[in-house]
Amino acid sequence: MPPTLKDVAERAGVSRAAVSRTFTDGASVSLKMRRKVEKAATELGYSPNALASSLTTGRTKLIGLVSNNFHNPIFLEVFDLFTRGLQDRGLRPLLVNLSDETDPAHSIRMLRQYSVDGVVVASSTLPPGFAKAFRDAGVPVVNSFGRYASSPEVHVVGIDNVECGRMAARELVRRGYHNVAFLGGPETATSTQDRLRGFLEETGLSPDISVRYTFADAYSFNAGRAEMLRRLDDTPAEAYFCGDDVLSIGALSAITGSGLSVPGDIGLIGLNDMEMAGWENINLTTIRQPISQIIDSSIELIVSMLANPDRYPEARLFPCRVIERGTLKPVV
Amino acid sequence: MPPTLKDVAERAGVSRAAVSRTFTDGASVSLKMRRKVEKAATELGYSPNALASSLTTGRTKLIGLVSNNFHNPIFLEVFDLFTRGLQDRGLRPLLVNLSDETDPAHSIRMLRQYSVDGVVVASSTLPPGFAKAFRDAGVPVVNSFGRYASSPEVHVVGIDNVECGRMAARELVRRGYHNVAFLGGPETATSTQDRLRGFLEETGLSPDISVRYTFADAYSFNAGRAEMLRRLDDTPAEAYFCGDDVLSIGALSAITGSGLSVPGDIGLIGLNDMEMAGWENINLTTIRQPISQIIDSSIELIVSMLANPDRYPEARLFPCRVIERGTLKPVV
DNA sequence: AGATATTTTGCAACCGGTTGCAAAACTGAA
DNA sequence: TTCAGTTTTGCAACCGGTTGCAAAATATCT
Repeated sequence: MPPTLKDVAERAGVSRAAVSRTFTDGASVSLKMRRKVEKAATELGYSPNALASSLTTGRTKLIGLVSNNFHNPIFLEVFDLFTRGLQDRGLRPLLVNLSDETDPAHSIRMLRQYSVDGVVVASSTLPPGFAKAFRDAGVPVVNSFGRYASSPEVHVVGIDNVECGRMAARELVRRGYHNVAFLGGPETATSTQDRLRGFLEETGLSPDISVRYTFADAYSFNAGRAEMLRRLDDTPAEAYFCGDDVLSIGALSAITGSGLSVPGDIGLIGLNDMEMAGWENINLTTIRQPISQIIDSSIELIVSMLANPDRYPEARLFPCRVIERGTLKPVV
Repeated sequence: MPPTLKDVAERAGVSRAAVSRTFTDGASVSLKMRRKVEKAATELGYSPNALASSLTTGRTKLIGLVSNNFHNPIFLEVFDLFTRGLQDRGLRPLLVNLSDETDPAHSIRMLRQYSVDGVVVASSTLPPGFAKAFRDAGVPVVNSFGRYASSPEVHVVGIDNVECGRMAARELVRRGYHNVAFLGGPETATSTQDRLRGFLEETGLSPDISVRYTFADAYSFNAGRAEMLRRLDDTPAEAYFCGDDVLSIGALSAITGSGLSVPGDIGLIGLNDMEMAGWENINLTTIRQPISQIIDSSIELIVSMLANPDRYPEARLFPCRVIERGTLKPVV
């Protein structure tokens, strides 16, 4: 139904190649020719079929954006930044929701069928081999928010979760808490594992600190709330490092809902610094993860892989810092 | 790089057509042939190129999912439901972020270049002609969360915003508020306009009710908070119907941040019933919009348009209802 | 003006599939 | 076995573009 190259060529009285050339930049066309073709094209309302051209050029400008975190508000920020960043570079995000998908092979096949130029896996809760499977299939991939590895198998852009665990521990110790705990995300998530490791490592340095840890089922409000309610049944710790902000907010809700106060009775520190953490009625002390840099860097990396697909896998880590708000007692 | 039809055909020692047929269902292939081809295909790791086939079939199974609401947490739920619903039907969402885009023509051109089979415009804050522009361009389109019109120009799936305005007004009156106000979203959004209209209409029926209204700049926490802070400088109303939940939460934050209490000093009712509204530390009384039905219905509609693109435009409206929580004073 | 260098253009093959059509291979019945 | 009817297969053209190559056109220089 929409006009094709041929239609334009006929109307302008030139060859199809000529029309093609006026629409691919860097091609050799005289001014006269360009004028003629453009006239015919606008008269017909022609615009080239990106998919057809992808057949010969081998480039679709499609980027798979795959994630399984559709219940964590921070991912709205993530999608916003990714989609805009990709669009700004003329790339199109093909969104893949892995929430109820177990088999990576399925998504890989699908993304290959659509000849995506690259894939961004934005998740820390997918199985570790997931991103690698794309690489093995020859698809350029970067794993945003993934696990740092000294000899990475795929490009990873994110933060040093172990260091974040240490940072949280230091902050709690500094404020004079002695009985602390980690309320993590899902135990299988690499981010949870790493944050726990750092937390234990650092608290282990002070002999007078007692530490516990448990895991929530997901990085979600309800999971955080449910897990904190279970902790409250028992003797809770003085302060919790929660796996991320949304878990913290769930925990916060459980605590205040039980008639206790934060930070009066229990202290909380989160991770991410999502927009909501700064809302006055939440006002969460948290560790800020620079998601905008992470995403910019991820996009830059995937773009560079379009030119050079075999670029050697690299890990890019961005520093985090504590954002002090109102959920920890003041430093003594 | 990935194997093609031709590779499979050669290895299996059959024609390319035969291979094509084994991968398109409904085509005539003998069992023997199918076996041979499938063997060669799996050995080579072949899977058909969806884009190449789209050239001849005219179907890409790509659906443009366009929105400009990337700061309203409810849209994470929206994206989750849309992406899963589309995936379940073998369709792929091509996400378009219109946040800083003014010219619909640009997105339309882009989506046509990618030959999307259809477009879902998920927004109530885009200019009214936006969705129609797709239709005019011959692209099947449904406008989810759009404005109801008695003779619609495009398919619209959503709620009756005017009725929601009335519903909010009735609820406030029923609870004995006399001095009420509407704190709307952006004035240009059709949803804002319609909710206001219903609200004024219904409050106008009771002569002893005084009404005011103002608008926030966006459907976002910060906009709601800022606008409510301005109201608090003056003499605030007894209760506010806020344009949506995220505005309500912003307003709530402004109120409690100013040392006033909800619902003690000021009552609030929102709209949407996003997940967060039910969080214990927010506990917002609100009007529930059935987004899951809206999205299911939108997808069903776009799917039916794939078969019959000229289906006569239709408006589908789903009923809303008040969800009572803790931000309005109890009925007297 | 003529000769040469450079740019512009069209031809035709190709990208990875699909599909109408007719030939080939089967099937069942006589 | 033969023959008509049905199913399966391959040929070749096509979908909407791109691109190497050589011919045509234009520019540059004596």
